[in-house]
Amino acid sequence: MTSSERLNATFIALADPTRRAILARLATGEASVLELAKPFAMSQPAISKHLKVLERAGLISRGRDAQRRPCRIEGKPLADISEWLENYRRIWEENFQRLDALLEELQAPEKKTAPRKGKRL
Amino acid sequence: MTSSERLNATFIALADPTRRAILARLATGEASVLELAKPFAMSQPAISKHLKVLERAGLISRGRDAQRRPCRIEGKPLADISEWLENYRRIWEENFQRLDALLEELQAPEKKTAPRKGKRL
DNA sequence: TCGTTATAGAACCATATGGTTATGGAATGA
DNA sequence: TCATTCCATAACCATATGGTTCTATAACGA
Repeated sequence: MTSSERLNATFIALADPTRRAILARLATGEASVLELAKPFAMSQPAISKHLKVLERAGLISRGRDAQRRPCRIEGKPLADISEWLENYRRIWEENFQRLDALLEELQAPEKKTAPRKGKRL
Repeated sequence: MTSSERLNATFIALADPTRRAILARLATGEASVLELAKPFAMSQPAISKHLKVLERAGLISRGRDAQRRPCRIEGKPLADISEWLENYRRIWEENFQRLDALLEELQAPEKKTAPRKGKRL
């Protein structure tokens, strides 16, 4: 799988709120399929399908514990998209600078600008 | 649109390599639809559809310059998913720590290694 | 061995996605 | 006014996605 295909699979996996909720649950520790299914008004096979999408992206791995197939979250794909995002960090920081400049202008159009307070992430 | 729906739209938009390539191009500056379409073996309406997906996610905005509708990249949704990602940073940092520990073990198997927490991997 | 539990898979359905070609419409320029 | 340029929309198609129900299988517990 190319790096682009891995990004595809990861973004696709993250594009569904059920799957993000599953990831959030797994961030607190391993869980079986039925445990993961409980909170959702959805059948067990539907959850299994979602897990398959997450697994294809490498976002989870699965073990074996008696009849259970415990799922574990895997960080690598998240690290990868974080790295991808870094290429664009200057974009949103520039956007915020423009916004700040605008707000300052609106608040004190005649004053010299002061440095921003409060962090923007 | 809820915050979850905005995340959905953003991840969906980023899940296609054509759209990521368009964003990469726009990171270097504004471009018209035809300019964006040039590098791709794809019809202009196909590009227009991709732009619509990007626009729905708020990843681009469009101006007007004579017949052209120049596209500009917008950083906000990227900042949002960066913020979402931060919730998981410890996950991949833990993963890397486990990997580091494993590599150390492999390199110096006779040495006493600090006991790993957790029985996995 | 037999039933139960946990999960996966198959078949099916509705809708979404990503592409096409053909067409329409706004702004430009001659 | 009229042709051209730039772009969007419509209609269509194939495939993917996200759900369902029903069934099969693997591992346990009695």
